[in-house]
Amino acid sequence: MIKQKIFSDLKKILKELKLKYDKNFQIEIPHNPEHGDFSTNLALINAKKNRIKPRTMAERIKKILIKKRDYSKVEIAGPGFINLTLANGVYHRALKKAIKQDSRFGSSRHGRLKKVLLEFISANPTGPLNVVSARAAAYGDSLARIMKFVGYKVFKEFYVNDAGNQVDILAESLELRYREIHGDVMEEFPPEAYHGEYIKELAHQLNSIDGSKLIHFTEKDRLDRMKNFALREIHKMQMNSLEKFDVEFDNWMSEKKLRKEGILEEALSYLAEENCTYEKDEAVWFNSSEYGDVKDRVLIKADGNPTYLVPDIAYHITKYNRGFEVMIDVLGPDHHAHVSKLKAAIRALKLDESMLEIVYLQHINLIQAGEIVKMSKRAGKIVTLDDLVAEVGKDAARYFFIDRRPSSHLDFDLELAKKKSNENPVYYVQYAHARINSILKKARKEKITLKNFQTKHLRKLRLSAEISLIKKILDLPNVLNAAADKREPHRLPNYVHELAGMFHKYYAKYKIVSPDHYELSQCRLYLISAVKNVIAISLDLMGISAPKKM
RNA sequence: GCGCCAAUAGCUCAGUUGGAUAGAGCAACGGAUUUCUAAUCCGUAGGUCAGGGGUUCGAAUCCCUUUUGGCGUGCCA
Repeated sequence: MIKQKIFSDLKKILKELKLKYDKNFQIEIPHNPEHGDFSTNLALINAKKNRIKPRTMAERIKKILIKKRDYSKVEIAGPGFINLTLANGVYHRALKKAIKQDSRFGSSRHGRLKKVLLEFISANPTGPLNVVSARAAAYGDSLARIMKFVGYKVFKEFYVNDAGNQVDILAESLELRYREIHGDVMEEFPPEAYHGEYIKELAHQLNSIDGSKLIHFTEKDRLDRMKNFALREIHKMQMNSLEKFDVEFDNWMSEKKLRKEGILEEALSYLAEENCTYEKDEAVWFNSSEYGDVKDRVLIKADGNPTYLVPDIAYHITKYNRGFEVMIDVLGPDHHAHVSKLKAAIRALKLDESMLEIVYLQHINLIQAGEIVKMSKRAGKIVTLDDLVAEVGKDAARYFFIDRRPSSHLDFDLELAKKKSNENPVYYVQYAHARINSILKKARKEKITLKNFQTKHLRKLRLSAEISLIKKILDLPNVLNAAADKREPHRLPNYVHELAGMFHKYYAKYKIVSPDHYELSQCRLYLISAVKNVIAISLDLMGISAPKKM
């Protein structure tokens, strides 16, 4: 908001002075407060164009700028930075606007209603969601919330691999457990089968419905029944887990359904039309190496079944056909190879590759008592999303997952997340919110309210702590825009943690409610209400509760 | 071998896209509570931004290279 104002002020001056300039000069907030509220490299970048020294150029701009009421201080520093300090009134007016917007503060049309398909988690429907999915869930959902808030049109989709090899193995695993119930005990459970306890539970559930009658079915019918039952139950299980995690999808895209619609064949025929396929060793290949892949890939196996690549290409074609402008795939780090194949296909089909963005979430380690918790899917020893939520709570889990850059590995300290103490950053932020609530309560008790507040009194807010807080509040829209555009929701917890810190310090140093200074108290209440509002908005966008009391 | 990702304080991580003296939290040490919530605050200490080279007014950030770690490199998904 303010930055834009400065930007246009500067441009006006440049035109007035008939100076040449490149529009992409920057206005930024310096680390060092002595360098003013804002700083621009305008003269540094554009001096050459005008054949003068940066400092000379800066001086000329300064002369005009300093006459304006909104700028209380203009300084030239270093090689030619222009450091600007704004008058408090600028901040007071901006604060007023922010308060007016209430819970919509920070929202905008920034994304221009761009249609975005955000695919995340897309875990196999062969078991409960694990912690890897949990990171994806927190990341994807928060990103979606933020993007929507700043004006993107986001459609959240979960791709369900409910067809193919893995699902067959699932059915067979269930069958083995079912047979166990009926006395057919194996010496050793096959290593490739799913070992988790949940398969046993499913077998018991199935048995309580169907009893022993499945034994007399033909093998195909029995396995079909097993498969459908398992898929339905596991799907319910996953949806349930996500619901508890406050994650909702607009669509669960079933691979089985896609296959029924014949789009696999369609995809294959498109590739064939582009002369991208050939036969070798009784298999059908895709000449993906012509399109940037390291080698060619098999599309149809010698046994006549498609590889997983085919439905995936087909699925992505549907993404293009459904009219999205941006498609974001959130994937684990073990999908690099997968992406090079997929991108090869997209190139081959002459689809716009730049519309497809891949975000890789790096692995996470769970840390317990200083040790990495070892997990093995095969042995059924995994920590599930449900376990995690039960253990540390939704709020802490989501916070910890979003708090890290997507591309960085994440060590999730279970004990830290559980601690209800100052070591835990989640509570630090929530506590600030709760604390403000209690101050507001106290103010009501003292009969100090904002009902008859006249904003002209805002000039009483002139402590540097107060102006800094206002600046921080006003930064929310920028943080959200950047988080959305960069697909980096971690910027939000970072930001709100800093805001909470500034508030806690302010609180410790200054009395907010003091009946002897009625108007000043009002001003401060006004200010901390805005802080509270920003914290509430931020937490909501992270899917974390904002408690009134702790 | 090749490809992708990473390396910043003892630990976990930020670093506003190339800006000025690299920041938080935790852990360590010392302090603050008859108070609007101490789940808080104040102070001390902690760094060859993995190493080297390059690009320029200016590099943790961009390029090259070396080292270390994770992952990938299936007619598995």
